[in-house]
Amino acid sequence: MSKCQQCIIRQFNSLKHLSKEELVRVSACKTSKIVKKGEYLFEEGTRINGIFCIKDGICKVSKMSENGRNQTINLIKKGDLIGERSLISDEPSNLNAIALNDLEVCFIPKEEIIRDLKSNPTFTMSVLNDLAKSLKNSDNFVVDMAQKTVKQRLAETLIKLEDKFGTNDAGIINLQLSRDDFANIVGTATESAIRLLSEFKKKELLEFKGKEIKILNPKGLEKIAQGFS
Amino acid sequence: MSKCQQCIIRQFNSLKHLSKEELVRVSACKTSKIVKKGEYLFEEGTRINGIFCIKDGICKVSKMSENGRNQTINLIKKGDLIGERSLISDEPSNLNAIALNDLEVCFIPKEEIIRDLKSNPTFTMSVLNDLAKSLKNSDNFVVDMAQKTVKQRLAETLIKLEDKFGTNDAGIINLQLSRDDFANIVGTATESAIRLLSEFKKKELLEFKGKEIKILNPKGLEKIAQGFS
DNA sequence: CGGTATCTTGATTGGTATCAACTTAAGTGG
DNA sequence: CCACTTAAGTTGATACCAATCAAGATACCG
Repeated sequence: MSKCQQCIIRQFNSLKHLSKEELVRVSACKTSKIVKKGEYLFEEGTRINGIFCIKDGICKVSKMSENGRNQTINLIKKGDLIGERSLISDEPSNLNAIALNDLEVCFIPKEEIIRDLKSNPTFTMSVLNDLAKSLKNSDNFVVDMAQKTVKQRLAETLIKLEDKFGTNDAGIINLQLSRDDFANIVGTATESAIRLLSEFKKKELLEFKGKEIKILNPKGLEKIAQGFS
Repeated sequence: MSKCQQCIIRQFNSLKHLSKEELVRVSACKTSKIVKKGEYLFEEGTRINGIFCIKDGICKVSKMSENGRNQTINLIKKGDLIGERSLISDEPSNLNAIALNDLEVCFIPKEEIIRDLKSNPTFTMSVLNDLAKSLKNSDNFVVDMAQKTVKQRLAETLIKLEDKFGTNDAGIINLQLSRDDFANIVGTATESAIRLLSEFKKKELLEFKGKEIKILNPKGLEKIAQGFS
């Protein structure tokens, strides 16, 4: 098994603030695993007892609403940590994490992280920072959900996805989502997401065949996201 | 000016983890102020450069959406801290804080808090815990906003308000909100909030005259919140 | 190649926003 | 204290957005 000290991924998250000695200890107790596309990394209500570091792949973070529909809260990718919140609160997870494509993750048990949090203020501040960022995102998301139309939210989602995952040489977004995935991010019915995607296509804001989506007119999408429909 | 060491309020928040010496320093550099009903404690986009500790009163935390409507994110009360997020991220505030009734607050400058965060792990862990809780609330709020109807959200809001602020001897919720305030929490138009409140009244789930609201049938409201309308 | 999941489009229904008119309550100044 | 002014609350009518139901098309997989 590879060692944390030599892992490049940690440069992208709070783990980069750990000292060499701390890394050696972390490395000694970490485990790795592969999660196949569609499978759970962890489930709502279970104790994860540690944090995961995503080495490769993309993971969908979601939550079941009381009425039985699924809401995607976030998409996380290579370099991200997940599980900090439940670790800190010492509670079962309130969220599901599902692999969108094959996922390669490392797991660091709770005790090790807690120890580092207590002894390494720089690391702790970095984790605090991550949580603060997440909280800001989440608050903004609340406002969007409450105040924007589905059309606005879908336009915004498309821009954010391109921003976060980039595009390949052909300009296609580096993330293939089903229509259902889109619906679950935007918080709407699958058919509504489909209809709006078609509308955007007709207006030549984007083009797609199947799951390959290419944004043609980002400015136009932004205007829609802001309510100029 | 009273001293933090003797202030009971700090027992309700992370400041209780500060040592005597730390408290003396905090006390020396803190300032107090009164914010009149309806006035801003701070505004979106401004740097607050510290945290506020609510000594008395209730404060509405909100955010303007791009389409010009206001969304209330949270209500905070005596004993709560506010401003931690922007302090940690070292960014201007992303939220507004407005006094719902006359507000008595203490302000502790950023440098002092940062110093304590770096030197007192227990305090830091407590702040981490607060952020983690906020994040969980916020994520749940996203799901509710995305997946529940306005009726469900209003029912839920009423239950939560009674839970958080309690009732007086007559069973009236200890917080008087305008119809507009309700609408901004639930994320709907004022008229919709009014109509639903009337509907709940007709169904004898609650009664109200003016802003005084008394919940008669909490179980019934819970059922509505869960979708059995 | 058949079967199943995903995608797509149409028709219908229901929820919510919006606009408009009006009523009640809450100040405010003479 | 009353008349006036303004803000807050209420109700009805209408229009729009989005959910749901239904049916068919296309892609995917064993």
